[in-house]
Amino acid sequence: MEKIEDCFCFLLGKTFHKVSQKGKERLSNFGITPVQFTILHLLWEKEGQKSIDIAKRLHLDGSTITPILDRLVQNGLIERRHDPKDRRINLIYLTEKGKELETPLNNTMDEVNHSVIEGFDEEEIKVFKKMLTKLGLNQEN
Amino acid sequence: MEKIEDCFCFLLGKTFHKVSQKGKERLSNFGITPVQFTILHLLWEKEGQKSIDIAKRLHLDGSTITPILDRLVQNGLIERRHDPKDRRINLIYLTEKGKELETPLNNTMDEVNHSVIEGFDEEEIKVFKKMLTKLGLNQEN
DNA sequence: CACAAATTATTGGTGCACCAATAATTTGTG
DNA sequence: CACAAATTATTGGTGCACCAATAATTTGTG
Repeated sequence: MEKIEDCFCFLLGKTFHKVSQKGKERLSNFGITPVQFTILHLLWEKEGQKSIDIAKRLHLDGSTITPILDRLVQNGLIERRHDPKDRRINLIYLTEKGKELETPLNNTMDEVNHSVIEGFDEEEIKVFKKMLTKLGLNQEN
Repeated sequence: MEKIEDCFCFLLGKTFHKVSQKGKERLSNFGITPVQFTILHLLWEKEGQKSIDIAKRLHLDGSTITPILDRLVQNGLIERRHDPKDRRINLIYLTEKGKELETPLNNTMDEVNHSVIEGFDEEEIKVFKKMLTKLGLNQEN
């Protein structure tokens, strides 16, 4: 590998980073971050999830989730409730404010997603997604 | 967007993350991280670079570079030298230890790169890289 | 030439991400 | 049933990444 720019891993990282910055920018108007959006998205789908299940679904370490949930609680978007049946578990629920953000945040992220893949046609996106998925699976172990 | 997994940004992030973990794992045997490798790589190409030029080349914020260079100095791989012509500037040089790592580290990362794209043929990689580059350029404002 | 503007590197603050260890609790096996 | 093993969430430590502000120095313009 002559130049670092020719390194596939480097290229992938830089592309991801640029895309991610775009999401950050738009979401910052709502005072949240991309990863916080993904958590809210799971909760709009189904409330009362365990933090460990959220972590697994998002492929994040359990210890990564804790401070992110803290910030969502602090911003009044979610709340932790003890599971009455198992005292180890915190179930995560949306607040009213968290529920209200569903439509505006989804609209915003739809826009971001569109602008990100602007200039690609349907078929290209499909191939691209397939490649990303295949590449990801390649790394499992 | 029904499920978060269908979000293109999310998929890209997760794929990058998995790939990046593979690099981390292998490089940890040398006590360095992927971003530290990229900096060393630039220095093997040309010593005595300004930190701001390293940052630009790697698309990193200047303030991100400082602590990474600190750690490389601490691990005895590089050293900062004052530019005699401009006292604002620190020029970054490799130590002997930093130079010695060129071959083993490059070999290691070549292996990682190969294992990452295993199962893809030449043509697919070319298309993939082109798409990543195009997508990246798409984000530049 | 003086002094505002630009450049360079750093500091301080925030927010992910990991791993290893811990505490509280529940599960499951002898 | 007792108690080791498993589960859940958290804490503490490390390492990127950003932005805004700062300090030191150099450049460039009136």
